[in-house]
Amino acid sequence: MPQAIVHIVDDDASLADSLGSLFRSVGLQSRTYGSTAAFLEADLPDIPGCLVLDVRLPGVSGLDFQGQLVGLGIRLPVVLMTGHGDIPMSVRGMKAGAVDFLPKPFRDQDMLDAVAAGIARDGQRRAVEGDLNRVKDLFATLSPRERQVMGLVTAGKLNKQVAGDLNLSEITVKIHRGSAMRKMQARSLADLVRMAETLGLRQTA
Amino acid sequence: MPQAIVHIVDDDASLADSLGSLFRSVGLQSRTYGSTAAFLEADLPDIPGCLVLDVRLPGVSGLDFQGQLVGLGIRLPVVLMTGHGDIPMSVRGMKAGAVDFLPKPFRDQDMLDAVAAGIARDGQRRAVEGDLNRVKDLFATLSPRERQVMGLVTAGKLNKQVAGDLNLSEITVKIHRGSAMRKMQARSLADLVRMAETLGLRQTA
DNA sequence: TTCCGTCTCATATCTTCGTATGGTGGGCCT
DNA sequence: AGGCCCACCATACGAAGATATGAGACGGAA
Repeated sequence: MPQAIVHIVDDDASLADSLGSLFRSVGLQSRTYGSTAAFLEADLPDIPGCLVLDVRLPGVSGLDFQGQLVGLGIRLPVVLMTGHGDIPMSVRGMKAGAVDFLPKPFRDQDMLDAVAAGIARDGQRRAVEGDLNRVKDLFATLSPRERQVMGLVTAGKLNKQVAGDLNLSEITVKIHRGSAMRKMQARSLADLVRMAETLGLRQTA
Repeated sequence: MPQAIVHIVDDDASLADSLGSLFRSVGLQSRTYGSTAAFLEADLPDIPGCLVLDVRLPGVSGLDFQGQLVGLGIRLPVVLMTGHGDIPMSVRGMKAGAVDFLPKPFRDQDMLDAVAAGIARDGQRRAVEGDLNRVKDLFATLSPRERQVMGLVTAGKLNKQVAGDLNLSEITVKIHRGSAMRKMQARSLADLVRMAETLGLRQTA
């Protein structure tokens, strides 16, 4: 991983510092936040990352915060840690998608492994999401008709059939089809079908 | 869910029985096994199901057994339960894909919820796997050449290009292409592309 | 040996696709 | 009013695809 960042949210400054040192020792950037609010106000760099979160925080529970993040569209993988945890707590965290749940005290290596897994997961997500966004952006440039035609064409219909379904002449369909191909930067119908698949396009009619 | 079955693996017969009653009370079939070996010897019915597994078993640990199941290709969702567990144990179980991890004593409702989630997950998996197997079976009927041609065609190549890549005449490519379409029961190129996607076909050359 | 499937190719015909050229009309923004 | 995008359609031509007919070669199974 060329660049990655670890976000540490913990009200215990000394622990946060020692975690920061630990990550630095393996070449990982890190930032620390004393509260969930501080984390939410910060700007997140656009590189793979991971959030190390103490479950016991002043105010909000780390588990609740984990849920909030999902609601806010922040998909950063979370490593939970806690001094006083129990099984239901850990299970809840894991069900909510946490990468790991580490009771304190934990071994440095366990934390590093967890964070590495989280960063890897974020890298994966970014790659997939990047592809999706590229396709979405292209799709956004299509006119309504072009989208319709693309949907029907990628459903396997012939130009003639598309024309019938939309009450158009076949010529017009060809034009929209051509525009869609050009705008989507698809070099073949197979390409276009895959993009439609990525977009979840399901236009049977 | 029209039909589903819960498999209970526990050496404590009385607990197994009471679990069986619990599941029966909500209309769920169940079978109990006194050991992991007994479970492995049994025939699993071909309906959605869920495995309720005690972590502490004579001989093998439930967690190890969970790993074995994956190796054996048994993808039944697992609900873990234990009388003497700790956080690392629960985290390990959840990481390995368990639906839930319930410390004893647990509330009946928690167990029912977990099992319901497991069965739902298994239903999903079965649906997806069913589609995949259907496509795989069709693909298995293709001759080597037909597969090759299908790969290249679904990669977006023209018949002419496929012919060049494989040192064939374009006519021959068309024939293989037609056979592939027929055998795969694809009614359009779009269909074929999606099947290739399902199969993970990635033939750039 | 005969039969069958596979692989190969040719000729021929028809359909479908891609695209260019050219034109009409509507809506929107400046 | 002019410019621009969208949507629509026609004619026309060449490329590509689908299919049928016919045919030779190989190898395995009955």
